[in-house]
Amino acid sequence: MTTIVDVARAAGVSTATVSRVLNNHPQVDPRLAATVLQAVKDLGYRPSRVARSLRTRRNRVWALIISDIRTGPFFGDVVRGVEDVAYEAGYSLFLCNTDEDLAKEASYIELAVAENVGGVILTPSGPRTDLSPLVNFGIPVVLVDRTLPAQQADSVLVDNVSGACEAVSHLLAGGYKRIACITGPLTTTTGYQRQVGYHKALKEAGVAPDESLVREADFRQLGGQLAMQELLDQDPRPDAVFVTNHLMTIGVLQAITQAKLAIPADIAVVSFDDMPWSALLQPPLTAVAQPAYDLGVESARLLLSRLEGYTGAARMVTLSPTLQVRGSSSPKSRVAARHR
Amino acid sequence: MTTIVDVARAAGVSTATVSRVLNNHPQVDPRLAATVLQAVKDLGYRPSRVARSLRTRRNRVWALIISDIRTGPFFGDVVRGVEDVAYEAGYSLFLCNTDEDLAKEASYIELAVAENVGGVILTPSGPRTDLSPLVNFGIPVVLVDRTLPAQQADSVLVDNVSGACEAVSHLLAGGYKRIACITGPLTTTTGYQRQVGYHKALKEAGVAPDESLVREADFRQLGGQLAMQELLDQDPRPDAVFVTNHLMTIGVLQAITQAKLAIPADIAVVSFDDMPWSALLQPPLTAVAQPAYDLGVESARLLLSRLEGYTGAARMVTLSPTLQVRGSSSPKSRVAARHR
DNA sequence: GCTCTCCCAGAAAACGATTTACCTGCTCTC
DNA sequence: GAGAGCAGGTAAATCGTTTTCTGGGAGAGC
Repeated sequence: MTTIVDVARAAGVSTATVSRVLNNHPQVDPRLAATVLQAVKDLGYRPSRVARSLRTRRNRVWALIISDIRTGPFFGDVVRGVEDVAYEAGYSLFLCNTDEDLAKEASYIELAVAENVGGVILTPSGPRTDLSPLVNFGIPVVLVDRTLPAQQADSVLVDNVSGACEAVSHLLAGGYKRIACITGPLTTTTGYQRQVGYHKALKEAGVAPDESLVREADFRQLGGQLAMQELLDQDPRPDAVFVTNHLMTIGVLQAITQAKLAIPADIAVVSFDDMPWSALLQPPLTAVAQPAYDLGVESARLLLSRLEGYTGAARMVTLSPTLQVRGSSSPKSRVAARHR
Repeated sequence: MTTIVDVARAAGVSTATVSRVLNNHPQVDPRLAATVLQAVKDLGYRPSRVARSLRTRRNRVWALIISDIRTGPFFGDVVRGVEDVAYEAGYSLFLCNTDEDLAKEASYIELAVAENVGGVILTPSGPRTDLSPLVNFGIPVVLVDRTLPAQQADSVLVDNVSGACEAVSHLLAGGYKRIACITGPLTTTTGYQRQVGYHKALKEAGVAPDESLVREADFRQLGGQLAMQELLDQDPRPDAVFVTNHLMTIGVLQAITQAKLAIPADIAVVSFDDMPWSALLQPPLTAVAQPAYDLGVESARLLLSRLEGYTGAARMVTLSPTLQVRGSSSPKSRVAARHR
């Protein structure tokens, strides 16, 4: 292990000079600098980021705390968005999966403090998430995808309401009348907001909401499947369904297949969360695509601005999802025509 | 920021005693220990992992260097496997995406050295990946999913040959005669091995290989699509295709749809890499499922064993994939019967 | 010619933990 | 009662940087 002392000795200067050269301090003789750089190269010296962090009291690392990287492509995209910006700015990332478990989340927050990270990007696992350890130590936090009641931090969100609203309006415009909605837990920001968007669209179209068509599920495949079965057993049956995340959509599609119903002739489907395979299904699935990568980029940018000295009030950035219209929600008239 | 000095002062002892209490050293009076722990709690003291790393010269962090977390669920699962073991053992993870870019990979390897990480788990981006900085600094490395010629490190691999062989044998058993194969770049371990498995299955069945049915593509969607179009233009056409990764499979399915051919009546499809949505396709897609999560777990275990002192020769662990048989490769006889 | 600035580089003090070496009582043995 | 042995504690060195403080030499102004 070669240290800055070895380099200093080899170049015949003090460690202070070596440090100054490596950190581009202006007041150092160019010829001396050249000698130092040569010594650095000869010895294959690499400064220890650990020692540097200790001395400067800031660590060029962020903690990225999300619920679970495996729940579809969403978080993977977010992670890449964050990483690309972080890499460019010279930061590296701790990846932390909480599985929505408050204890695990708290322990990762403790880790962030103990590692003295420069900043944290976090998807809070619920309203009881406790940011105080971070706040107390002056570590900037950016919330991504979900926010917290007190809003003690910058946040980057998807406009779930308008995304959901657009999806349901699209179904209404296609002539569908009895549009069901399978929501996530209404205690979560996303679950609540997407359900709000559903009702908003109905109201805007002057359609009276029928609460028997709304089912609260758990954002998981099985929950979606069960909710859909219940809906299909009703009489009269819904003629369309808006499913508020991709896992539940998988369950919904299975339930529809089991019931031997045709999409969209018997029931149209629109999903929140677009997947790479949505277009491969028969028929291709209409879905609300979230700007996941940009979510990551934007939160990294907010964090960077804090690290560069911005100290203003908490900011909230909202990105709009886009509706990808495909065959699973073809207008009713056209479907009927095809079947005639 | 409260330090160990504050705790020592509050408890009326020296910093050495505090350190010993926190690290469970045996020779310390239990009553004193209690006082210290109380002081720790009162002050909300959290030891700095940075300072600890500097002094002990080992960092409870690993670098996990993969190609791209977004290329399907594979790497997400690997990451979770690694993380779950790491978390249990008290390590945290740097996540590094290289995009198969040698320069980016090298810079992340430099990072690992500069951060003095305890170990590295790496998917080498190619045969020219240079582990020497890690080896020189005595940082243990585990290769996952791909290995390197010299095999300077432990590795955890999927048995690509037998997975591919099983897939093709399954097609042969189903009565398919002209089985095409779309491979990845043969310079990659996985690309090469899956192609070997294809030929092995043919040989075992006594079928003469027809090289006009083999296309080398790039593991990407467009490459798969183009290769499939070429294959479909041939006369006689293949009656089945084995596609060696999931991205190319998406392209293949699109090509088949465009050509208005039916699966499996006109052409059967088997894919390497099972996806959560494979079963949702019409017909459901037969695929070779990789034990991605276990790959992560196993590599983390190998790394742990090195950190616990194991110094033996490089080990190689091979995990077997499993064939998920679904409708896209139904036996030819049964398909014919149905169409009759 | 003398002092007053600059400017550049070195010596040494941090940063916050762990760990080595040493010191103090105390018990036990002969 | 003296010496050995030991348990339990402290002071200080250490990890590898950055940064403050200090000092020497050169140039400028009077």
